[in-house]
Amino acid sequence: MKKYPEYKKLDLSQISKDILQFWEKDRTFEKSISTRDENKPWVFYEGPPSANGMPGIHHVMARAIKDIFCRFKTLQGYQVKRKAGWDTHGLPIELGVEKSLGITKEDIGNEKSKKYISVEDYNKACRKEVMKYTDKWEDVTAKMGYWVDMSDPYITYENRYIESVWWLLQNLSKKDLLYKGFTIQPYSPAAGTGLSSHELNQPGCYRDVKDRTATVQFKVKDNSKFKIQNLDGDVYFLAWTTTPWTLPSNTALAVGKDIEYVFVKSFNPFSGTPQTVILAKDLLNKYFSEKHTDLKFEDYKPGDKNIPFKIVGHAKGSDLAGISYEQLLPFVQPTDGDAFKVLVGDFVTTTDGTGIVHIAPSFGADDFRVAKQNGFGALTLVDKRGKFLPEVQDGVFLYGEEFVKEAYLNDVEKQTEFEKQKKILEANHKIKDLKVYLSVDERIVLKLQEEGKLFKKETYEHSYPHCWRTDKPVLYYPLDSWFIKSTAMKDRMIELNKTINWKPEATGTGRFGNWLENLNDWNLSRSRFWGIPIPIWTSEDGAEQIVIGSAEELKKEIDNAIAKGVMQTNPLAKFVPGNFSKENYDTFDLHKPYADTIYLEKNGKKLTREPDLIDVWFDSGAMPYAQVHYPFENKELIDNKKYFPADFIAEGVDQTRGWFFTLHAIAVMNFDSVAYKNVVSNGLVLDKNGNKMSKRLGNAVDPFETLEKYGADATRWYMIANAAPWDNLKFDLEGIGEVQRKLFGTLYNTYGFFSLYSNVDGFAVDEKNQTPIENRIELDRWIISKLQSLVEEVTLYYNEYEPHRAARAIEEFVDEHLSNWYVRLSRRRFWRGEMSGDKIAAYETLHTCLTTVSQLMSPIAPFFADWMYQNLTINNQSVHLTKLVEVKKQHQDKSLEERMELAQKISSMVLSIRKKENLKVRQPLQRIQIPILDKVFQDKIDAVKDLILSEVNVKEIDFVNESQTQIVKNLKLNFKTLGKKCGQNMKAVQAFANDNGAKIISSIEKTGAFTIELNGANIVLEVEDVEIIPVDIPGWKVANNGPLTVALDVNLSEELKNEGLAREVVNRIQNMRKDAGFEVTDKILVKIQQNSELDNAIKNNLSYICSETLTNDLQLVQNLSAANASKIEVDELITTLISIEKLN
RNA sequence: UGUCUUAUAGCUCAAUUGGUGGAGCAGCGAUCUGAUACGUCGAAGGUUGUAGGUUCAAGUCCUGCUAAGACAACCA
Repeated sequence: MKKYPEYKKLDLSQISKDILQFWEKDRTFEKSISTRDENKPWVFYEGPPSANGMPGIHHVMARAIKDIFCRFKTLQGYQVKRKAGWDTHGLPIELGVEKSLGITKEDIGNEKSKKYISVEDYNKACRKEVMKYTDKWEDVTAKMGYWVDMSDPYITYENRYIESVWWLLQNLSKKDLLYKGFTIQPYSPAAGTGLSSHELNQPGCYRDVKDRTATVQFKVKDNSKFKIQNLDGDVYFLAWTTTPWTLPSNTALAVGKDIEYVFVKSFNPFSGTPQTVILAKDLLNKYFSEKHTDLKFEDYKPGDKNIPFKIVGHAKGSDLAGISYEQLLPFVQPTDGDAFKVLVGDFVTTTDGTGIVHIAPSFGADDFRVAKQNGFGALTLVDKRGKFLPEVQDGVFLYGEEFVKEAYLNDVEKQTEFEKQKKILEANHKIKDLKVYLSVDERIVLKLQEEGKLFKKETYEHSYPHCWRTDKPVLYYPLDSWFIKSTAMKDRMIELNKTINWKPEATGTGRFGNWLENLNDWNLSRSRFWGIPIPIWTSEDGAEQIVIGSAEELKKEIDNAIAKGVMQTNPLAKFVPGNFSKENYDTFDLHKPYADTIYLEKNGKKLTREPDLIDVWFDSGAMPYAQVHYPFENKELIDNKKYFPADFIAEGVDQTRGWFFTLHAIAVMNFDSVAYKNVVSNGLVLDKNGNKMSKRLGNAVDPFETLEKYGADATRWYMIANAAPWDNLKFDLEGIGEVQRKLFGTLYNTYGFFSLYSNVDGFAVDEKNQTPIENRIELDRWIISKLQSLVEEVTLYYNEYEPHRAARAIEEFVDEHLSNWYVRLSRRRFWRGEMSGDKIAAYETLHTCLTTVSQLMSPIAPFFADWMYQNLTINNQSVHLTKLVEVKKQHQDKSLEERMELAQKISSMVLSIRKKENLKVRQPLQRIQIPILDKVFQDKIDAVKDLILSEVNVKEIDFVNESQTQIVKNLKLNFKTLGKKCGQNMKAVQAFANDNGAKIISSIEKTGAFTIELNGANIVLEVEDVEIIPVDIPGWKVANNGPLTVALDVNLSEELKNEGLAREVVNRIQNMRKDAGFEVTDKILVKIQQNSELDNAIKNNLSYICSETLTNDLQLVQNLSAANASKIEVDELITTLISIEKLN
């Protein structure tokens, strides 16, 4: 006969360790896959973490979510493979290496540098760095109970992985979705490199700088378009810039479509020439003081500070579009596209400037985009060193070959330039005595002023990004890049996105949906060192190009190149095509610098590899295919949709435009399919005050410590139950403690209770031969019914990816129903008397509840659930290998559940009256009264009467109605039905009802209706429109709760008093048994010193006392020596001595 | 700056299609217990971030604002 294990105390941490050991020995994870039908797969993709950082508590949360659904689907009988993966490329890794080696980008491959490191060594360091914390990750994965196969992970730097990525790119190229273009990117001329947004977000990169800004006049070519009379002089657009050095590269002006513009007749503030300017109406008073509205044009003399002005015309931005203006600084003409016209830009605002934006497509991302959309050309009159091209030359104000930003010059250069400027400016009488170096911006402004094209100049302080290495301001500069033409597939991506089940939905429709609507082409290029090289080789003239899609192709092409004499040896010489072993693929390296030493040949031309690496996001987005080395191996898994798309993925919401997008984009563009059907985007883990966790602030929670201290189950449960996965979680260790006490403590005790008594009885559940449910008592059938409802509910929540609701439902069941009602009320059945049918049924019922709960909770609390399940069952099979129980509808009895709820409520109300009246539960009372308004209600309570009576220690329940006693009733309106009926009269009806409650109640009770006359209309209140609630029985002690009212008879007869005293005695004896350390089965001898106040109570209840306390012999004695007995206070007034002895 | 999310008791969260705000924890005061680090009972705690709007009726729908966060951008 099986004995159920008993434990001294709950140690969740130890349970985790024990079960983990069991899993390893039992190979439970492997079994959970191998025992499932491979034709019933449920596909999960693991988003690869980067092992160059330590795992944090947020990883535990994110991985718990993944684990929950994989385990749940396994319970449902699906086969869920989980291949782990590592993300190994990218900037954070490069930065990590640079930090640990104490080097910067400039040292890499630069032999002149003191800290020179070859690209080869650098990449070796990266390869090592990236797996730095692999063991920590494996450790936390095991300890938190995350089941993922780490024995054969996909690793993005491995050649087989890279080969699949290359194949995908080649495929895109074949579909004509790959092209070379340029984008405007932050660029550091001093460092000679582009900067990523990550680098720009380094602390201290954005700094306040003072710049010379200018409001500039662009002369309209043909005034006649405006249909405005009497335009004196020329008409100009006003535009403001903080970077006057970009003005020579201006090719367009942008206006806002719906912005109102005005034509203002006035004078040029510097030259005094009459002119008309155009600017946004909202910004008029920034340039023309309101005080000057009344100034007369006739009175104005050039040089006057107060300038008269007059609005002579209006236009909307859209009206201005297409108007041509004269080039501002005609150093160079654009060679391609349209130029020097007004166009509409969605980014134009009236928060500052003039509402008209100067567009230099080469030096601003918005500028570039809007120019491209409108087919405008660009001028790039600055080179990569940050200097003007030689053509931008002015005889007086200089420029050509000058740095455009003052910060790029060193002191010596500045001095030389200053002397040059002083000489020429003074010679041309522009400035009398130049004292300091004038920046390019300042001198451009001077030139414009000279030419009558300047309207206003000022210095302006704003924040501007700086290069984190050189401390110099960055330029936005057009850089060559390779693009994926994702815009071409935009509509399809939007369409397919609508078939994806997003949790929460708003992330899919909102954040992700909007992102797709505004999709730009995907910039693939990264000018870095550690990543997958772009597999494109181009001839110098750009005419010939080869896109490589496999190692085999590359080997062949190199052989060809050798034959044609552009290569000497083949780095892939040892590689055997068709052999997919790791060894074979480790005979070469596709990374830099090796890739760059490969030259190919086509049509007699030598081809060189495009120097860039691909965006690491492409790496991870390619994982569905690359993890199985598609299409070189496992072709059918993808093509036959066996392992694609995923049924489920989950990552942080920060991945919306990261992994979620790249997976989607690559799948849509290559396979015309979604990459995942269900996606959960989880929120962040914040500290308990709602701040972001960071090492710097010292508020980061160490996952190892937490798991060790609280165990994985409580930690996981807390994180899942506390917030929806997509809400941010305020992580508070105290919350884990609470979960530990409340859920796990309660379950542990419930199990302990079960094991204690079934072992005492030598009882074990015979799973195959249980008492039919219909033969069990109401309480049993009730908890079984509740359990069915729980199974139904929890299954639904898991299926809907709402684990927090599943967890909360389980918590409620365990605490409210199982422990604090079922077990409490069943206690006596377990520990009294011999084995009986009822006792067996009680054991079986509790056993079923506990095993089912273990199953339901096992996805969230995998260790504890398995521990409890295995304790309860005989064959030591893991709960994770079981099949989920199905809802047994035939055991569900909703009306029974309702009845029981009434019993719980009534009990609680009676207890509350007792409390108010200071009557202990141990004191029996004679009766409670329940006013009843209908028979159905009475029947319901009648069915649970006995439970209530024993729970609250009362002898009887009387149902009373109006004919027997007076009942005070309240009226509550049902706004839901009445609202529709009354509409506007609702308030009046409510007021009427407040004053005439009694009238309405009696009418409805008699006739079922009550008519209110209001403003000539009749409103008929019917039964469904009101709720009639009994609230009081005059002369009784009552309590009410919603529609329920209970009254308690608080009179005590002598008999009741004695019974109460007897119960007190029982309680004292029980306490003494407990203190003496007796077993629950020990029989005892009790001696009580006689006491006139007590004797009758004991004599009249002798058998009760004896049976409750397992007393074989109770003696009332004259004198009990205080040495052998305890002094006992039975109540405030009665004290006596009692002794107990164990009988053998 | 844009897109999106969130804001309810001291804390963590609930509140069906709009129908008149509830739990748990903590604290206070009682109490029960032969499963209990449990439970039970009581009082207290709220202008539902803020200002408007729609409606007979708004925590819920709409708009503005404030704060926090994520992502994207940083521009004239």
